[in-house]
Amino acid sequence: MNLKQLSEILGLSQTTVSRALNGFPEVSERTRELVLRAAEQHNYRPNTRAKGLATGKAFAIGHVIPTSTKHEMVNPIFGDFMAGAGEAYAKSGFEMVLSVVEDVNEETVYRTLKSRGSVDGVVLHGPKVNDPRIPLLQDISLPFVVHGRSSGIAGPYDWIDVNNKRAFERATKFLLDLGHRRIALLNGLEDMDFAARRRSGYVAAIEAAGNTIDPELMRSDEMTEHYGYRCTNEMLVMPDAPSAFLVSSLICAIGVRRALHERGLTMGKDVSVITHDDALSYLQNGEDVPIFTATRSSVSEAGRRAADMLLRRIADPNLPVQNELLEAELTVGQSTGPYQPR
Amino acid sequence: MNLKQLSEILGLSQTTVSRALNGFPEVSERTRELVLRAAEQHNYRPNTRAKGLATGKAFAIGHVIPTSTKHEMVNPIFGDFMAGAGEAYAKSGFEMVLSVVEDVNEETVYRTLKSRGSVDGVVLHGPKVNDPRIPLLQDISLPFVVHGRSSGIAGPYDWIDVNNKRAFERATKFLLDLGHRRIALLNGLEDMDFAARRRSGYVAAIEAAGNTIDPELMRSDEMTEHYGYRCTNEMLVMPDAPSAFLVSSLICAIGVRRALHERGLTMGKDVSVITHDDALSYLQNGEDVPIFTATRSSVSEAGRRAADMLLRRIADPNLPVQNELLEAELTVGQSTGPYQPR
DNA sequence: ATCAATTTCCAAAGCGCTTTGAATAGCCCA
DNA sequence: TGGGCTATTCAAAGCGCTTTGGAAATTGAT
Repeated sequence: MNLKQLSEILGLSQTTVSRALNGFPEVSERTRELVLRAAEQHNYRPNTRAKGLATGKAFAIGHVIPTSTKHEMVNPIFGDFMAGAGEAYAKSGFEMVLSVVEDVNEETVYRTLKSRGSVDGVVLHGPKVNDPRIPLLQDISLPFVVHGRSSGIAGPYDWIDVNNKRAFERATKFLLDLGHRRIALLNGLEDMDFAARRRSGYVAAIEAAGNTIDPELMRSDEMTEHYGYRCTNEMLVMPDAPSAFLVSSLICAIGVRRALHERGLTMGKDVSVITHDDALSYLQNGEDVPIFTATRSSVSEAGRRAADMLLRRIADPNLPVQNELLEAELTVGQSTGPYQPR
Repeated sequence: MNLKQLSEILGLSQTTVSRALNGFPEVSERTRELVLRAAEQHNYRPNTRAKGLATGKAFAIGHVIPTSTKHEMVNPIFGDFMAGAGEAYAKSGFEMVLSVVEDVNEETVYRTLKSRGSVDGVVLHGPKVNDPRIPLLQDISLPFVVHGRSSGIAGPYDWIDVNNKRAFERATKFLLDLGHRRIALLNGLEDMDFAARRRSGYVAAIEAAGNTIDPELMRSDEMTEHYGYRCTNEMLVMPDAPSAFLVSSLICAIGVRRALHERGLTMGKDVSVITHDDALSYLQNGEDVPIFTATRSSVSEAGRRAADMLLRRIADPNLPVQNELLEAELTVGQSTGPYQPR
C-alpha cells in the first residue's frame, strides 16, 4: 500500500492525503478523519526512503561503535546505552543505524554516513583525549552529540558526561577517610577521556590529603575481569601492598575479588574495593545490598538523554550548545571498611 | 556531490556513470576508469535513499532487540552478536538498523519495518518455544534468520543455533562421570527455546545414567549474577544439597562462585560448577587457564554466520532452507573436580 | 564500399513521497 | 447578483538514483 493507492481509494489527491497524514492545517477535519481511518485500516505507512528523498532528511541516527583493533572488544556498556537511546528515537519515529567498525576506519565511516545521507546525526562513543573525530564531524557538518567529553578540544560541542573526576575524587576521599593510605587505581585505557578524568580525580584527592602519588599503584588497561585479577595479584605481593583498590568497572572489580579470595583475603575487611558501576541491566551490583561500594551512574539513562539531545540539535541547528554533566552517586556496599594493618 | 553533478563534470550521461560505478558490462573500460577516478576524487557516494527508492531495496538489515518488559533487561550477548553481524554487513555494503523494543510491542515493529520498507530482512533474536514471530514474519514475507530455533514451529525456516541440548547433556555427563549425583541446573527462563533445550539435555543425561530428576534442583529465571547467588545459597542449605551446579551463563556462574566463597567452599573441590560461556569479548573465562569448566560457543561468530545466512537469503529467496547447528566445546577449567562427600 | 552486428552511450521514465503554485468551492456582504 | 474572501483541494515538479528502449558509433564480414 502506497500513497497513490491510498489516495485513489479515498478519491482524493496525494497532496491532500499526505497533508492530512502529516497534520497540516489546510485540510478539513472531516477529510483528515477519513484519511486517518483509511490509513489505519489499510495499515499504510509512508515509505521511509521516499519520504527521506523528498524531504532531504534520513529520519535516522547513526551510532558508530568502535572495536579496538587490538582486542576485538566491544564495550559492555553498549547494549544498555542503545536501549536507552532507542527508546528516545522510537518516540520520535527515528531509526537507529549501527556501524561496528575497527577504530582505525572510523573516519571513513563518518564520511560515508554523511555522503550517503544515511543519517541525520550521530552519537560519538568512547571519546579519547583530544579526539580527532570531533573536528572531523564539525568539518563535514554532521550533527553529533558526544557520550563523554574530549579534553583538549577547544571549541564548543554538545556532550553528555558523567562527572568522572568528581566521582573518583570522592571515592578516593572516602577511602582516605577510612584510613587507607596505599590506594591502587585500576583505570581504563588512559587515552580514553573518561579514564584521564578519573585519574585526575584520584590524584587530586590524594594530593589534597598531603599524600604522594605512587606510580606503581596506578594501572591502566582494557577493563576486563582478568585485568583486575592480574593487577591485584601483582600488587598484593609488593612489599608495601595497597590496602584499597579503586576500580574502573564492575567487571574489573569482579576480577579483583577473585584474586582477593584466592589469597584468603576478605573484601571490606582485609582489603577495600570501590568500583565504578554503570548500572548495567544484566550486571547489577547486588540486589538490595550493594556488593561493592561504588560510584554509580546509569548508562541507559545517559543513552536516553544523549538521544534526546541529538534530536533537539537536529530539529534546531541553531540551538545553543548543550552540555549535561551527570553526578555519580556513591553507594556504600560491603566491599569497604576501615584500614587494618595486615 | 550527486550523480548529476558528477556526470556533468565528466561530460557523460547519468546512465553511463551509474553503470560504470555499478560494474555493468556495457561501458568501456576506459570510461569506467575515468568515472571511478572522478568518483573517488570527488568523494562521491550514491545516496542510499535514492538508490533504495529506485531499486526497491533498502540495503539494510533490521535487528529487533526485545527488552523484557518485566526486567528492562538487555541481553548481554547482544553487543558481541552485533559486532559479528556488523562485520558481515559492512562487507556487503549493508546497513544495520536496530530497534530496541519492549517485547509486547514486537509485532508492530516488524510490521512497521516491512511497510515502511526500512529493511530487506531481519534477524530474530531470543526465540521462544513456539514463537509467534516466526509465522508472523512468514506471513508478511519479510526475509529472516533466527538466532536460535523455536520448538513447536512446524514449517522450515532459516536458523543458526548452538546445539544446546548436546552441550548440556555432555556437561551433565561430565559431572556424573566425576561422581556427582546431585546436580543443580540454573537455567535461563524456560519459555526461551535455548533454555528448554538445555534442560532437556540435562534431563536426558541424568535419566540415561539411571538417576532420577529432582525438581528442587532445577531453577529457571533471568540469568543475572544475583540469580546465581541466590539459588546457590538456597540449595546449599538443603538437607541433600547438590555437589555440582550446571549454570546457563558466565554472569550467573559468577554469582554462584560468590555464594560458594561466602560459605567458605572451594569451587572445583567442595562444589563443582560448569557454565555455558558465550565467549563474550568483555567477559572472558580466564586468560590462559579457564576459570570455569564451560560449554563454549562464540556468539560473535554466530552473529557473523547469521548475517551471512540472511544476506544469502535476500540475494536468493528461492534458496533451500539454511540451517546451521554449532557444537559447543567443553573446556575443562578449575571449577570442576571429583565428587567429595562433605 | 555496404550492411549487419556489436559496442558504447544517452534521454526519459519511474521509484513513493513532499511541496509549490494554482484552481475550485463555499461563504459573506454590499 | 456579483465581487472578494477564505477554506479546500489538486496537478505537477522534484528529491537522486536505476533502468528501459533507443540511437549513434564502431567493427567485421562480404
